[in-house]
Amino acid sequence: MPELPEVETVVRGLRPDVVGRTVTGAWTDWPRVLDGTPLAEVTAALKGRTVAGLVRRGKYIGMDCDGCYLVIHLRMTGRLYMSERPEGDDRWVHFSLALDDGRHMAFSDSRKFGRVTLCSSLDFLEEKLGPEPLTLSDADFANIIQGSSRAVKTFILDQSKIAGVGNIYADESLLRAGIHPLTPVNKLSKARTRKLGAEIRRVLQDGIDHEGASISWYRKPDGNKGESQQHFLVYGRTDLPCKLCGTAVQRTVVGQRGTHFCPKCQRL
DNA sequence: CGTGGGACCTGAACGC
DNA sequence: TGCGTTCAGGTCCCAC
Repeated sequence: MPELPEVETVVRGLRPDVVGRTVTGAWTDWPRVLDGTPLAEVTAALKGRTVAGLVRRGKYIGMDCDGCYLVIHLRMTGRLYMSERPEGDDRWVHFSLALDDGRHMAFSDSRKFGRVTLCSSLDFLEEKLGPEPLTLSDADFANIIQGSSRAVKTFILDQSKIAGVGNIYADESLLRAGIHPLTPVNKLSKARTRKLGAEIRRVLQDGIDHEGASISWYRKPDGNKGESQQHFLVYGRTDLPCKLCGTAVQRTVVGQRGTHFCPKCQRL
């Protein structure tokens, strides 16, 4: 599911409901979601602590619990929302955090890929993640990208290079930049590199403005769908006309990810 | 260093 | 209706 725009939308939607609240307990029906930490340990660490902030870094969500952190990754089908009940409002809730207003922050995840991790700081995210794309300058983007011979799509999906771009927004930004997904990064001119950086920022910001893409599982914390999927130009449009030029969109596989591109707008 | 395959999981969509 | 296959917004680990 969630790429940067979806995660950002979740964080913004949840913030007013959790920041300032005190944790009173935690619940799970599938302990593996806690990534090896026993529920009792999570509960003991968080109980009585006040939520000082909720932040996004790449596709990760960090809940600052005033001295320790709960780091949440939604992976493919994770959702977060407030519920009146610990077990949440759907059959796929596997973790929830009880707050002092009697409500629960529920983590629902049908595929069980998502994780909720207790940790003492967010430093490990800084070690593994590249910079945030939305605030990345042209010069810094050019610096990051130089030298690599990898396919450009594989490169921009690498979270250690740039944090937050996923399969949808990779395809969308490459179309808008007019770059074939298999183009080796070191074959991109300065101008096209700059264009790609600009289009990545643009598709991610548009995605946030449309509150994320609800293709299948993703929902905003209020339960409603995002609108971003209504604005895709190539993603999921195999055999349909490219929204820029009308040519039939093709589907291929790049780095084991389904990849949509326009053979006319994006020549190798 | 880089890539390909598989693992982790479940549900939806589609073909027969 | 039911069964089998394929695909899915992500990441990690291992072999080559």
